[in-house]
Amino acid sequence: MSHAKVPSLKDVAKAAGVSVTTVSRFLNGTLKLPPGTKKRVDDAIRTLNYQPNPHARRLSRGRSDTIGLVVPDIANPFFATLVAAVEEEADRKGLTVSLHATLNRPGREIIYLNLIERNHIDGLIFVTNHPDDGQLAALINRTGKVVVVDEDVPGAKVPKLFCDNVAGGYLAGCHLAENGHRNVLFVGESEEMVSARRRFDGMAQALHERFGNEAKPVRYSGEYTIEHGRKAAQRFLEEGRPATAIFASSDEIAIGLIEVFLAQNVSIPGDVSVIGFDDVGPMHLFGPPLTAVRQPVRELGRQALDVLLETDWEGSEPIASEELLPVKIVVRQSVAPTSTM
Amino acid sequence: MSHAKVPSLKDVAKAAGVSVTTVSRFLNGTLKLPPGTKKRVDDAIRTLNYQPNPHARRLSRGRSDTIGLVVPDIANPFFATLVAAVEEEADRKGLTVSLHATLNRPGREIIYLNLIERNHIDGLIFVTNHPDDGQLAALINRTGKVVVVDEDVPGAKVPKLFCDNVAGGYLAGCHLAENGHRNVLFVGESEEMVSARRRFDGMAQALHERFGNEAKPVRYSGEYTIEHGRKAAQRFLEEGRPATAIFASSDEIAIGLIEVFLAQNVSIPGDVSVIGFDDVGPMHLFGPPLTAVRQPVRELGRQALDVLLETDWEGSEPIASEELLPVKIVVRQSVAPTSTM
DNA sequence: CCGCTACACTAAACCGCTTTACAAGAGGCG
DNA sequence: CGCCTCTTGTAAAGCGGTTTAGTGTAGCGG
Repeated sequence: MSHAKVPSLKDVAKAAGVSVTTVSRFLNGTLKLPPGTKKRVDDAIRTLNYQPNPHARRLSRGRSDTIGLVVPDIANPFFATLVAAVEEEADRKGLTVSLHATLNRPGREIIYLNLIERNHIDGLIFVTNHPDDGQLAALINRTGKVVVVDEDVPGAKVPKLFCDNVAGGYLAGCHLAENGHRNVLFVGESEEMVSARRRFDGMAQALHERFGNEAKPVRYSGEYTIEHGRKAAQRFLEEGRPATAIFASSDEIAIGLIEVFLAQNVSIPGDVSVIGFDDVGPMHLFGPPLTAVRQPVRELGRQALDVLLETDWEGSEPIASEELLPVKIVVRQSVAPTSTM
Repeated sequence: MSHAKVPSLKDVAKAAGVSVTTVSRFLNGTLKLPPGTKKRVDDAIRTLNYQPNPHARRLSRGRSDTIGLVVPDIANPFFATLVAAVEEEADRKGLTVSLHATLNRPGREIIYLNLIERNHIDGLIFVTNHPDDGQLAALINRTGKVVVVDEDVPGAKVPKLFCDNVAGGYLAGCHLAENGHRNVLFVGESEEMVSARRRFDGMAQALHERFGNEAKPVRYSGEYTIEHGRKAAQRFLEEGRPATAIFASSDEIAIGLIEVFLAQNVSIPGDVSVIGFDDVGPMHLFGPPLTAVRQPVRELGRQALDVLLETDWEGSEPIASEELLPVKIVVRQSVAPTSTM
């Protein structure tokens, strides 16, 4: 708890017998020093154990070497993994990450976006999970320095990074189709969400390719939560099981679904097949192990940071781009052929 | 991408026809203004949409309204939940959290602790997961403003917050004992870790209370990882199943264990009973649903921040304290009576 | 009318670093 | 020798706030 004053640039300068400018410029590489002086400065820094004050640095440079990361909910394993990947990459690059969860609190996203304009942070990796009325997109276009990840914000003209949702849906659809399922229920997020639409469309396409008009994809829309999964399962049961298979658009939804089926003694895949999406939790240990489409979450995080840093934000033209990361299907035991039913 | 300069205090002062001091002090509550002046200032702030520059503020106040949070691994659901709780609470209090993962990289913890001394952050919530040779404790005692959470750093004289590990172990031991298990294998972290020792001791005590010298608690020590769980399961099998029940000291360990048992067709709880610790993942959906001791993770995070903020760090005496949060057992279906074996 | 207190507000230093503009001396060269 | 260009620095002005130490005026009791 010692209050020994931390050394400042001035102290170093004094100890080395040069001016603060010299030390500062030397440290920032804008000044080459002859060996003698260099040694004196180096020694002074070492003996004083000097480290620059980050606040002063940020103030005078006008940037913070900090990037913001806003996600809906950190405790959700999908986002947790994303956060971990971003933090890891940021740390490697000497950046700090300032973490923010929106937790469905309206207006939060706007607040955090504002951090950019205020020079609080140098850039933002943005993950949303609900429809935008255009306000968000407009704000993003105004501030720039944002990369949108995982879920689209339509109209935002910035780099975007998603997993290949239609391919994911298609993969799920194919697997289901191969097992004879033509009536499949998609339980996912609101139809306003681009990712949900794409997953559904991918699946529907696979089904149509196989069964033509016999294919009957339907959907229950809601949120990406466990609760939505539970409600969907109940509705599914109440409506007399209007499908032989269910495509759950997130781990959370699958969890809610399975919880209810377990409680109601609805057998998976005996009574209904289930296929999931995300596959970040320990779905392989579920009873039964869950077949799911796996998202490359860490990759998403790593690349998001890369894109943020590599983009030249100074150009006057907005840089819209969209990169899709490949997904794959992990077949386990929650999907069975219809014939066994 | 507009570069409209953000308004500064000076702009507000000019617009309101007062000095910067007045505005600053008004905003910080150290100056009451008569209605007329107040209105002019308020109006100026509103029309300019002024917000203070956080970097300037931090520099001149010498603190950052940012707290650090260092955890071993953000992607781990246990820590993710902890992080979420801390962030949520911090946000509520107007604080920013600066997140850091150590990922078993040696020296990282030291680096992050240094952030305090450099006034980078105002305080630190510290979660470690490996033994300390005393270096960490010494550093913590020097810097202060740290609260140690989840796992002890022996010798650090700061507030500490753990779940009640001996009670947790005891709960597990009782449940196992009630089911007739006297030979139980504890798979957990290194014996140097206080938490692991306490859990083991709690369990051993319960076993002894029931079976006296017949009780045979043994242990495999390692890390808290999935990999350690896998290895433990293999060793358990190779050694001829030296116990009728296993107490896994973390979700991760349980996952590794179960993975192997599943692959080797070792039935839980038919061939071996398993009880877990943490219970933050979806252990209730495992095949079979896992009985486990539940840690109050969110509570741990929330209270950690409270303790950090409420502690008076200015006193010259270090403030050592240790608070234990209650745990509970969640009985599901992975523990069976020995008689069924 | 004087001295005092209260009020309303301000000038200027300071936080620690970056950066621009400039200077003194050394060496090269014609 | 005089001029020019490096090399090796430096002084000082910010960055945008906070804070200390006052200042000027009004009102009031005596």
